[in-house]
Amino acid sequence: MTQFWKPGTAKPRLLDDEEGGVLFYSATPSSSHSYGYASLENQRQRLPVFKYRTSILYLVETHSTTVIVGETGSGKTTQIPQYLKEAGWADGGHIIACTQPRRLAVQSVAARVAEEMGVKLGEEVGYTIRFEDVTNSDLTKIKFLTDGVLLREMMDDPLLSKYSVIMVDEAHERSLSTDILLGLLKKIQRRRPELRLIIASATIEAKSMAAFFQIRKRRPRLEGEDSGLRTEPAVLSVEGRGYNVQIFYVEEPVSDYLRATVSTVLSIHDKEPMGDILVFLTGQDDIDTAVQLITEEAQNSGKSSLGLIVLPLYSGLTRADQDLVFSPSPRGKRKVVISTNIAETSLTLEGIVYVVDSGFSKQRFYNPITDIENLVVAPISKASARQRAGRAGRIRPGKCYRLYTEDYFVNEMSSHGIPEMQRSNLVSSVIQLKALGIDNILGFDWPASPSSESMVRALEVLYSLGVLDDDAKLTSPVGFQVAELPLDPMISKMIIASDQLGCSEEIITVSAVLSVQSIWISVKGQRELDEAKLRFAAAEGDHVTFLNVYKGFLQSNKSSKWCHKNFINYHAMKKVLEVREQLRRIAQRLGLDLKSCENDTQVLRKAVTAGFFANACRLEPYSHNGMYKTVRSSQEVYIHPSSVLFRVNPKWVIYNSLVSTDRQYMRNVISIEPSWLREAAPHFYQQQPMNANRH
DNA sequence: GAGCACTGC
Repeated sequence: MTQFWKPGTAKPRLLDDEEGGVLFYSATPSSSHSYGYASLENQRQRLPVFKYRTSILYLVETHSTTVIVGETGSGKTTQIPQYLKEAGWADGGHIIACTQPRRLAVQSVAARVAEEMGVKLGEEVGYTIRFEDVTNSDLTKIKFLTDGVLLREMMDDPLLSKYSVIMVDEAHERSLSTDILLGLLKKIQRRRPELRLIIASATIEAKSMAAFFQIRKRRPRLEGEDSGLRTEPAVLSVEGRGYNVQIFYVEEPVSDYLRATVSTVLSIHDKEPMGDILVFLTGQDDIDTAVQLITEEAQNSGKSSLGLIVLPLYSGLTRADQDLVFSPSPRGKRKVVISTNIAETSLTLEGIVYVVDSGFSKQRFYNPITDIENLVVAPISKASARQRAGRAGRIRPGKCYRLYTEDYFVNEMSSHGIPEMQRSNLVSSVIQLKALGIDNILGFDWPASPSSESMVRALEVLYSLGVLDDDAKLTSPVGFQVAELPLDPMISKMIIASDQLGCSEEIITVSAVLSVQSIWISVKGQRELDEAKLRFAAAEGDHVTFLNVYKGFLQSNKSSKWCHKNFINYHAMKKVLEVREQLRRIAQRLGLDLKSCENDTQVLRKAVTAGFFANACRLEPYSHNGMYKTVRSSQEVYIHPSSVLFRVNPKWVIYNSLVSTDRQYMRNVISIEPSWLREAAPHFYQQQPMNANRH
């Protein structure tokens, strides 16, 4: 539907009305005086020649929603907020908000815009991310923030009345919070017709975005009646500055993409001019194997391969190891970075000229029937494939080698991935909407509707936690308290319960630890880590073990050396401190008493039970291999070998989460007494046969 | 005795 043109190379094409008001603009470096023609909906006349700035301002002025499509380097993220500010959209105490899905992007975009405008960051231009608010309520006119922060702001100001324009960037990524935000913004617009939305998207998803924001008229407009504002979204397409990337496909499907990766990398190194290579594989396992194979083969194949530096890249690496991939290649050497899709959107590597795309990534899928989230290797979408290829064209024309056939790309690959909304557990999203007063969750207008099964499951969980009442409304005060805490509702419920049990200090620490990836350093020789863990291990389980680590960390005066010595991730512990401080503040605001239970681990385990009673499991009688069954659905589960309770196998346990591989493993496990279950959740367990004394 | 794509509040 969209075509680009460059001045001098092609004539701008006036689109038919049916194609829906697409306005073209070219922002290539050569086109300092680009012109475009517009065809806006229901208007047959040609519009005046626009420059980028003029066209944006014109569209924002005349349309309630503008969808802007542009590839990397089109300047949409940094320039549009400045145009809007110049045009007076931040006058009268209003603020222009621009969201990004990631913290790092918020920080760097804000810094760039402040620099371009010659102002101090945190004054006229500021940003807000979790733990960091670099704005000034009197001065800030342009505010960058993560979409999650904007959602949180809605809890205090549901109509986002501070903002005159809201720009949602990277909307094509369809993250959970972006989709919720888009749904809510559409709703807000009905109450605030003066609010302007700009939806920015990298790939060509303009049509579905525009369709989503199309407001159906309740009645045909009367003759002569004119609100002056067009409710049909305008679409503007901007050409990016990326260099051309030549695409190569394999002729026959490959059976082993790891082997194919290795040979492709070696042949690029052999035949192509200098320039770094970026390889996309699925996970740590694949990547470590590929690094090893390429290194070995390069050594065997003689001196031509000596100039190869092979580096892995995934989020589990330590900071120092990740930093290696950012250092420029030494003269005469070629860097090969083997990465997960962390390099697709989260991190940008300079100097990449060649991309090797396996066509796969690990993706999360949620099964609402079993209530289990699975991580599986799955084919990527065309949108992802294009994004990966684009990574080769940042400094000069590049090449992308796809380890799948062109036929597969054209005919079988889906155009977009499944939105996160349709692959996730929705408990947190549902409670957030409830807190914003959206009563009819099943009828909520999502950009992509989740399945009714996962919606119903989420409502069930919230009901069982006592967060929703029989009318599916938030309970008071528990429901509202749980919604205020930026945590999984089961963890929030555990915190609320700890207030009455007198162990909130400890439970807040446990909650903070559970919200970081892992506090342990992952090392190759696992035995040392296990020995280190024994120093902190508690007979009650992992939660109490976390408390011991936290205490030790405080006693060491938060020392990084102490962490290193004990195989504890220092950066993770610093994040624990930050999260804990935020939770403590919110808990106090909610009127919770912060009390310590000293060493009474029984009340502590009761608090865990109050949040996680649904995850209770009983050891199978006569089980020799540590098989448990969940109380709720009699599913076969095992304690994960990383747990301190592995091989201890207490009769009754509660787990924090399940990971499924060949077996279902319980991670972060604590032992409980079965009688606590009915105490904590009588409504949930009244029908369940407990048989606590059977063995 | 086993394994963790990636964000975010």
